[in-house]
Amino acid sequence: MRQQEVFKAMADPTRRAILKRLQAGSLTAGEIGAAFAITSASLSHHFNVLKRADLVRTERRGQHIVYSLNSTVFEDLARVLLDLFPSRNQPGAKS
Amino acid sequence: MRQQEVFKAMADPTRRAILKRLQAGSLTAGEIGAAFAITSASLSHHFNVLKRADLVRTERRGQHIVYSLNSTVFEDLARVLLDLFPSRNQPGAKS
DNA sequence: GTAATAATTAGATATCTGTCTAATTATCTA
DNA sequence: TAGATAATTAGACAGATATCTAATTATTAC
Repeated sequence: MRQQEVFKAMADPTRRAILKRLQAGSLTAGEIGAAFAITSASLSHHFNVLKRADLVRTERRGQHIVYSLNSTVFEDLARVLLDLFPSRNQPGAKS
Repeated sequence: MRQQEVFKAMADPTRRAILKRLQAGSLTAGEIGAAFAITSASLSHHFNVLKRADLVRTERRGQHIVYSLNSTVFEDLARVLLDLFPSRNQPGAKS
């Protein structure tokens, strides 16, 4: 996991909202964009950030690009956070 | 939890390193700063961001300010992330 | 009170980032 | 091939942010 890229990606509310929408299943760029009051160019910028962080995967379907969550990165991220718990610090755990 | 503040706070590598150091227990500002090649003024800036996000708590001890983790926020944050899992989506869960 | 130490705040600055408009690429259909 | 639609890329720009130096506040020790 590219930790820095992932944290940066999660730091923007629009991107978190995009991820939330993808929770229910894959969506095209247009379908996602319909929910936001920004241009498709700005949307593309956010998609790029999410892709660089490997939080989403893409697949072209005709004219459309379909986006879907890559849930393994969320797992990794959650693990990193839980790892910061002082109480649950396990001696042998890899940091 | 101030979600936006927390995510922003976590997006900087220096701040994540500060949190990591606090995992082992409370430390004074000076003790934390010894590990970083930035000025104490810059460190104070990072402390402020972490405090605003409620990720750390402070207490004055004489001349020193002692910092410690507020682990409940990490719990909340991890929960938010796990909540984004498509598979583990629980119907009744509060988002 | 004065000096020394710890830490913060104030103010400046360079870089990063989210947004926009305009132009470009890719695909579909007639 | 031409036109329409979907999406991205290029380039500009305003606002946010990480850093610095200098000044200030808080505490301790003499």
